[in-house]
Amino acid sequence: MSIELNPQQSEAVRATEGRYLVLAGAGSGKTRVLTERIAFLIREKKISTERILAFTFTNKAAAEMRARVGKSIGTQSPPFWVGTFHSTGLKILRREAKSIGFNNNFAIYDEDDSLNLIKDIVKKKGWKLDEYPPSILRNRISRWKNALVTPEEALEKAMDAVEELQADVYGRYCRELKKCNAFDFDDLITRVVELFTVNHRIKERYARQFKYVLVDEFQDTNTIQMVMIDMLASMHGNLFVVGDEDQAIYGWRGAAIENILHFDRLYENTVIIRLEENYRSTGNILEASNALIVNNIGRKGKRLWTRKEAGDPIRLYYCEDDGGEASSVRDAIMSLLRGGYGRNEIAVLYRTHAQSRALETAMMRGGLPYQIIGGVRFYERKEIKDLLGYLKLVNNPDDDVNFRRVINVPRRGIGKMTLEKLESTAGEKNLLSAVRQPGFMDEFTPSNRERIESFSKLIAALQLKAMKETAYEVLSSVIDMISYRNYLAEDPATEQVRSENVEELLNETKRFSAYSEDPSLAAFLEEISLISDVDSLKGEEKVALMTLHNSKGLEFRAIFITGLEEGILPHYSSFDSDQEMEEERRLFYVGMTRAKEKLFLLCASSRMQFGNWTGNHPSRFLGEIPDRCCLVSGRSQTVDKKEMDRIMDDADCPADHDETAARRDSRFRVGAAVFHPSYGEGTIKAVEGTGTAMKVSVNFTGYGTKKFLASYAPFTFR
DNA sequence: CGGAGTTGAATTTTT
DNA sequence: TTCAACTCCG
Repeated sequence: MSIELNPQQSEAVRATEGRYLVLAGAGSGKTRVLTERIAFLIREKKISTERILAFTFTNKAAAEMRARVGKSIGTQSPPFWVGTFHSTGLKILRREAKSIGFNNNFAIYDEDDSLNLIKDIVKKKGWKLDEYPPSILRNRISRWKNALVTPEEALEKAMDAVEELQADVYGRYCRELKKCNAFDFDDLITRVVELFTVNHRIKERYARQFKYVLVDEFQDTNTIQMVMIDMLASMHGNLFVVGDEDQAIYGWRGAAIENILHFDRLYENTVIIRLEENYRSTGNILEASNALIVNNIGRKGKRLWTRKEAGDPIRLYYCEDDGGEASSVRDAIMSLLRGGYGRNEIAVLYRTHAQSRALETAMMRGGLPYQIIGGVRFYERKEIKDLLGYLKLVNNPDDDVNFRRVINVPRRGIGKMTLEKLESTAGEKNLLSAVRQPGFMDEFTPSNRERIESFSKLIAALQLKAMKETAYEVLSSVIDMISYRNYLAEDPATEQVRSENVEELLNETKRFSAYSEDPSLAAFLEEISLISDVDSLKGEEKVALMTLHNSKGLEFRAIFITGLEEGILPHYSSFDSDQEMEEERRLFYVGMTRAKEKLFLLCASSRMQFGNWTGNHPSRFLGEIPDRCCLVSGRSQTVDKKEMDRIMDDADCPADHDETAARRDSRFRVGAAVFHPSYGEGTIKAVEGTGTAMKVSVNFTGYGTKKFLASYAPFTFR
């Protein structure tokens, strides 16, 4: 990248007052603009650091931004506000929790904790879990929260009996959270907005403080985040947002692309700046990316250009199966390494985590060190969640969810029946405090009484430790006191991996306790509560494997994108919606534009999915990439790209030789009642196509009509 | 209460 | 294929 800022970048850095929408193409130096702008505010405009607020997409990006600004102004760690929406919300709530009736040592429930809470509520209502899948309820509740709908309003607006029950669960869920003195993920943002709405004095205090508000990755903000931004920038009106509508890939999570498309309509006098010079990729990569993305309709439009040379052609590999694809990737990486590439300059991207398995196998066979970002995430592993459960309970004794989680881990002879009795006897009280109430345990048999009380004493001892010792010391004590290592040894098959993970967690707390200003348990729990996968990407000498979503914001000298097949990228779920199809295209675009020098695209004609083989056609997106940028190779030498495109065009025709069960299955008929694990009850409205191409349209209450490929949709019939 | 064994369901992406 | 949840028995 050039040292000097180009004219557009320079304008974006120096024009400080008012509203700015910066449309920054991939690799156009947007991070640099953001950091230079903040440095400019501090250095030239003499703005005091705590009056600047910046939002980033990950914690890692936040840390980087702070470090880069620090470097630019010559301060170690300048204390301006920078973080994700969630971590900023958390920071505000820690200070203000009292005014909305929470104790400020509240816990943060991750997805798993909330799901357990919902399961528990459903069970207590006597419902069968498979009739009311907790994940559906969680989604529904999350949507209500993000739309700022209270449980009471949800109940009023309920259209049918099912929605009434869901609203009822929503109400109970909120009350339980309050009782456990906990916030869930959504609360970290919605509660701030709620607080600001109810209490104008507090809102104004923050709005006055933040003279300058900056937002990175603006295309992936959702409606409520926009409300939060608007509130925080309401006093001074200096709002600077940077984004790229072509890189919006979180629509499925509620990101509102309208935020960026209509920003200038929302705020009069918005200045729009376009950054279109790409400093990252070579000519061929850029040309191919441009050619791909023009196929999308919903965009503001810009065309990236570069001074760089065309560089190497994009390599296209047609492979026989996923194993062949994986070994092609590995062999190509080996040759890059011989050519002087570092392992950490290479990344392999895929659409779904499930694709990583074949890649891992190939990497292991080739003795190639790799690192998976995401997958079964570290903090979601059973052994980690068990230990964190203890830590959370010690930190917040009202945490009933984690009380239930750990009371019988390792087994203490407190089973289902005893726990149920404990809960019903406790009534409205929190479990641990109930147990500690004089006389409460009289209801129980002596052996149960003994077991529960010793658990309570164990927690009490740990609580005492947590008051004066570091997170590391508390965790070590937990592991010793419950003989957790012996417990892991009971299952030799998993012992090694699990012990390694436990040691890793210990190392993590040790590092934290040594370097953090506040080494306490509470501080540690807060730190890890919002951690994401990319945050853990260290500069290690390993090839990185990750999903396309996880690659956002990163860059590598060489990029491999695998599984470029119809049904994988684009994914099946996007087939019936133009908007979702465009999001798939953007996802591919994000992946391609991560590459600085070399880009490898791979597809396989068959793939092991779920224990059986499926035949796949090459992705339609490959047909959108100009031939002149590409060099095609692969096992089927006789089949060139044009031929593949032709085959792909035929994909909609019924494959008469390949009649699947779906075709013969007369259950797929209009009017049939089906059940889908994510959308619940639905009715088939239309059936079209035959064989593997057979699609069914299903109408779900609350979700509208969705279209599925019959042979893949996880339906059950009623 | 806890373990072994069986059954059935699952794969889209995650702050 | 793999994993979680459920059932049944000691």
